[in-house]
Amino acid sequence: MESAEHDVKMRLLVAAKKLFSRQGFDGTTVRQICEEAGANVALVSYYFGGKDNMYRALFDMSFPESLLLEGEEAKQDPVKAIKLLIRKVIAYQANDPELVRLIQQESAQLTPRVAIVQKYLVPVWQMARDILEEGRHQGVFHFRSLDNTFLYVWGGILFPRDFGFFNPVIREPLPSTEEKIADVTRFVLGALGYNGDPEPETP
Amino acid sequence: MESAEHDVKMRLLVAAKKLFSRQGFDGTTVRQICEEAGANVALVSYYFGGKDNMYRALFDMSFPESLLLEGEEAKQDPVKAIKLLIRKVIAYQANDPELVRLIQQESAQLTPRVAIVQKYLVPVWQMARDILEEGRHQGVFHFRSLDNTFLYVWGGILFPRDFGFFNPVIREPLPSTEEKIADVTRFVLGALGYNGDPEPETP
DNA sequence: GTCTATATATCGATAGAC
DNA sequence: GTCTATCGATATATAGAC
Repeated sequence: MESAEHDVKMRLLVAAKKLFSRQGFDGTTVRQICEEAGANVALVSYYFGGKDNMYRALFDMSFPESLLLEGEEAKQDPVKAIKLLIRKVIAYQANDPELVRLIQQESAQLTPRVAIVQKYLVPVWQMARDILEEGRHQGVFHFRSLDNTFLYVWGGILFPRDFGFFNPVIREPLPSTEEKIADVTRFVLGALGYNGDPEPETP
Repeated sequence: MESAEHDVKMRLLVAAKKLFSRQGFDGTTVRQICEEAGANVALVSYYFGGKDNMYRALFDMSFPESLLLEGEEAKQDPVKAIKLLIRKVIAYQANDPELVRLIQQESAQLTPRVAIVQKYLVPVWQMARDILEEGRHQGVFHFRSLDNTFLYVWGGILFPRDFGFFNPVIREPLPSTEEKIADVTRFVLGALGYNGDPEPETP
């Protein structure tokens, strides 16, 4: 049955994403993944050809490539474009926080998996840089270094928020996605020296 | 000889920090650490009582606790205080990027080591929050949520810059520490809606 | 397609010689 | 204090039965 195969494959990927995001790739065993998925230990090799290939399959399944890169034509209006990018990234983060953790884990290491993550992220990074550069060209954004500004803006959008690490000092109830979008939009536009309306792009 | 013991112990810690920061804790073996340190495999257990305890000893050795928490009295001038904190964190980052990577790795996972990292970071986080709150109270910083603002500011200060992950899109030569301090200071003060002089705190 | 059983390697840790 | 040798546990991966 094809749907049964699909089920097990998908269950394995979902289990792997969950465990990798919590324990890291090296901190997670194939046995744990199979147990979490309710599948036999041999099926990771059978379906994916090993633990490493499973990680690649996980990104192929999860990464919201088309969502992030669509509407690139809006780049002519850099303020609108950066607001839209912030909205899309923050909203996706709320729906799939595990993938964001995987990205952050690899961003702090030099593993053989970095290239897999970069393959998906480079086009998005490039789009963000283009928006910033166009904004500077139009005189609405003000900054010295494009590299440094890109790193700061991207870090601000992506930095962990609900991951438990900061729980000891966090006091307020978790903000809604719309509140997060509004706050980050104001932060980023403020950091970019934008003098206009810092209201977030409407959904 | 006490200096000899100190040498080996220190060499092991330096090797562990190097390898953990590149490969992660779980991705690094005791054997690799000892080889890197030019020491025998048995000495990790002998000196530290195992790999886990070694991680704790590493933070005890490395974390710049007093550097970050000194001069807390300057909190009365929140602009000056946040500028000083930015300077200290960025400068320390430039001197010891490996420790920052360790922190980022754990911030993206839920490992038994998180508590060790938090023990050292919570006082610094609390200081940063106090500065932001005092700034809002004095009317020089403008933001809605203290939690969200703290996370954004801290993320902006700490986000990786020279870690290789972003190399595919980075074009400019690496900025000097003073340039990084100046840029991040402007970003953060801009994000906080500060209307005064965004010049960084002088060294 | 899914299972058990196992091959093979490597892990962290330590006993005991020196 | 440092070494070799090795223990026991556990890792990934796969051969072969069903």
